[in-house]
Amino acid sequence: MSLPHPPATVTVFAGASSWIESDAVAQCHQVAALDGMRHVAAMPDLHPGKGAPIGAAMASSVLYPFLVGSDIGCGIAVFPIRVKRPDPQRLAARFPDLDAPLDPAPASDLVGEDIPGGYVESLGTVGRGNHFVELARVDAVLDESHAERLGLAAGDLVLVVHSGSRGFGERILRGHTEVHGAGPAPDAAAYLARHDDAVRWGSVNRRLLAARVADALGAPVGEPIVDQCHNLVEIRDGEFLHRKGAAPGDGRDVLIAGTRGTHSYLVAAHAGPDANFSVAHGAGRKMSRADALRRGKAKHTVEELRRTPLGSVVVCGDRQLLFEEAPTAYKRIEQVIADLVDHELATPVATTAPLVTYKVADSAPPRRR
DNA sequence: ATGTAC
Repeated sequence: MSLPHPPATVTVFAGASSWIESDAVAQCHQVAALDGMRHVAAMPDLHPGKGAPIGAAMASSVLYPFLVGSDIGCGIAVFPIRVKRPDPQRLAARFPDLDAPLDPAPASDLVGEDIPGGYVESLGTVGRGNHFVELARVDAVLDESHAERLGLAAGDLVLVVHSGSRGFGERILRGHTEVHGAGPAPDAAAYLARHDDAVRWGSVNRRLLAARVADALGAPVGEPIVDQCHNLVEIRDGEFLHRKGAAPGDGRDVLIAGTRGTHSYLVAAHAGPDANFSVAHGAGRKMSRADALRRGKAKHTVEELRRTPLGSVVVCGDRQLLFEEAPTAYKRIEQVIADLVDHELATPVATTAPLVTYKVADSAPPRRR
């Protein structure tokens, strides 16, 4: 007979004017019912995921690998970069193919360290889904002194890299689920050892992606000023804090991604225990990929999605992905940020405006399906 | 979000 324990609490950090899909809230309550779960904090970019919600931080005495998912170590990094003539059309044509493997894989030279887990497949590649590499310009500076501490001023250019651990994290999750399904990790330390490698791998991958792009643009690139992982397990106060699409918000600076065609927000995060020390990671989908594809095809042309209202260029040789990732498939980033501010989870520091967003090489052959 | 299967 198991000991009775109080049911887990669920808190959604979104205002009444923010629409949150009921399926996603239902997923939060399913997670709350899991053995050992204590508190689920849902961020304003919450949306339904495969089995578990995306945009949530979940604190439990039991470690559940499926709550983090396969893209362990996924995160967003921001690198200062200097580009001489930042013309979007000209630069878009110079982006390298970030699906192609590193050639000849001088990865450890580029990042000055060994490759975590020894997994070299897919190293330096961006992946699909919501991943991207974006050349952006610092637009509005909303907290002058904080921006200055980060070395940022209006007009500066940055590379924003959103990517994760590719097939490495997928392999780690599969190793667990093949035996235990959605059940807990019986040996948390063993899972965490592999997980930690994937988290490091993701960060190395983001640096490699920045280096590849900077090299192709002939531009000097610096160390990341921000690099926060939004899919991971953290041991905190003797519990397992699972973050899935929820960035660490305890005194960290975080880039919260808008969409391919809207601004992103660099924020100073100061989330407390109610929010499981977390903030949002992006605008959050408001449409499923299937809906976005169907409705997008009726509403948009390829040309308007490739040249956005902000004047930026979207490099995306995969037409389906272009529609799935259309800005209209996402919530308004301004509302997500307003919810974080209203709940005192974050303070905006600066906005960035995209110049070139790279998703998939234009020369890429269409994906078979 | 992913590699792989259909």
